[in-house]
Amino acid sequence: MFQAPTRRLAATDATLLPAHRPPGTRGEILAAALKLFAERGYAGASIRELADAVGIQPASLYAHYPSKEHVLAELCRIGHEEQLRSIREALEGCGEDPREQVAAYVRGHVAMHTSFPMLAVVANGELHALSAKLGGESAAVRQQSVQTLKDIVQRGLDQGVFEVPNVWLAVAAIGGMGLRVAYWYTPEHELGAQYIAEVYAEYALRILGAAAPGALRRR
Amino acid sequence: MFQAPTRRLAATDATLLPAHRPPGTRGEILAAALKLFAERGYAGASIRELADAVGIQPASLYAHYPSKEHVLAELCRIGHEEQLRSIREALEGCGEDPREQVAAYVRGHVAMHTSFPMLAVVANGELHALSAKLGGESAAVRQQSVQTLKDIVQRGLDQGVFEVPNVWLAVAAIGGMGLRVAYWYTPEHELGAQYIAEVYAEYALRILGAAAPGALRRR
DNA sequence: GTCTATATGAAGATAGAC
DNA sequence: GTCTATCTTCATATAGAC
Repeated sequence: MFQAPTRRLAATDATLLPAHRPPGTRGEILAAALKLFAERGYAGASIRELADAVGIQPASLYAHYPSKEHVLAELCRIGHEEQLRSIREALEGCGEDPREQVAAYVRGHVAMHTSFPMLAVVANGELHALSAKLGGESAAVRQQSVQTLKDIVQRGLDQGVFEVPNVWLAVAAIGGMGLRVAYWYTPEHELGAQYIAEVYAEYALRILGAAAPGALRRR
Repeated sequence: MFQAPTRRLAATDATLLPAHRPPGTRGEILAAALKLFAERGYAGASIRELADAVGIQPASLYAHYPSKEHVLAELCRIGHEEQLRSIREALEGCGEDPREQVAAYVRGHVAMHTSFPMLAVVANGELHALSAKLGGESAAVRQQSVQTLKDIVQRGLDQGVFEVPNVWLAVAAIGGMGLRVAYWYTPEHELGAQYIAEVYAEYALRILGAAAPGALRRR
């Protein structure tokens, strides 16, 4: 049997909120596809494996989704929407200070990647496999998440509370740092999700030259 | 024809050093596979497309590689070795100070990701597709790169020049930030590779709580 | 080392009964 | 909505001539 030396991501559970999950067999297909696509990639997972995982025949899948690509499209859409939702939720309770906002943004961003690592891996890593027709919506939602951070960082620069030479590069660094969490986090990790989010929020502020000294204690 | 809304990575050239590239047709196969695997993933690219790109028949590939998986294994190995080489080269000229060493490490890490974005994407993103037999060597080399940074950060903490609550989390953040560069960098990017490396080195020091204030000028 | 031809299986998807 | 059966295309890989 095939034995990979490295898993694509550490998580093993295909977490989907009830709110994300369609009822009945359609939801079971979506959850099984999430796990398969996250672990082996969209192209590396077959319709037959997916049917096996659900416990139905391959032909039965087509009563729920018109094609394999449509399953991926739904997962990508859910993933990007959950990311934007998580960021917005985190930003809701917070004030006008760009420093507070960056910290909240990163907490929300990281929280999504720890709560739904497979969703994050599929949404971010398999979007390229979608046609423009099926992937366009996801790409647009993603753009909103990025733009939100850009705007916050720009305000912070304008107010003189951040100090970086280039907005885009700071956003890329902060985003990239958070994105990778989905690949190594599991609920069994020795560091808790909330702690990781807190530390990454502090790192983001440090990147932006806005960290309060001594904000983090050793652990 | 299939039109993806998002490319998997921005780069379009399959850069391989002469030192990486075997002579003759074997080298042409490797370069063509690099581009295909980077853009569509290992599972998403076929032997037939690869042969087409080289301008030979599919059967002729097997005179050079015993299987598709062996082509990927060679690319992963080259990628991880180039990463370790680039990091070690950057560390060579530098002193004992962990701050200098972190900055050098990140410059080398980022330089590899800007010089060989496709190699980085394939080596990091497709390692999971290899069996333990063919992927083991790459995984071991990767571990050396990570351990090198961990050691530097630990020394900095011991000497009191860094201030982070957890070594592993800082290494994950710094590494993740650099890794993502391969996905958006192209030689046509408005920011030059050397500049990006310099800024990311500064970000790494900031993450570690060791940045000299005002080290970066606006641009 | 490259070719033509082909073996063998797996892929995504459909037809039509129940 | 699920099944059995199957279509068609594509996959990786091999055989054997030149």
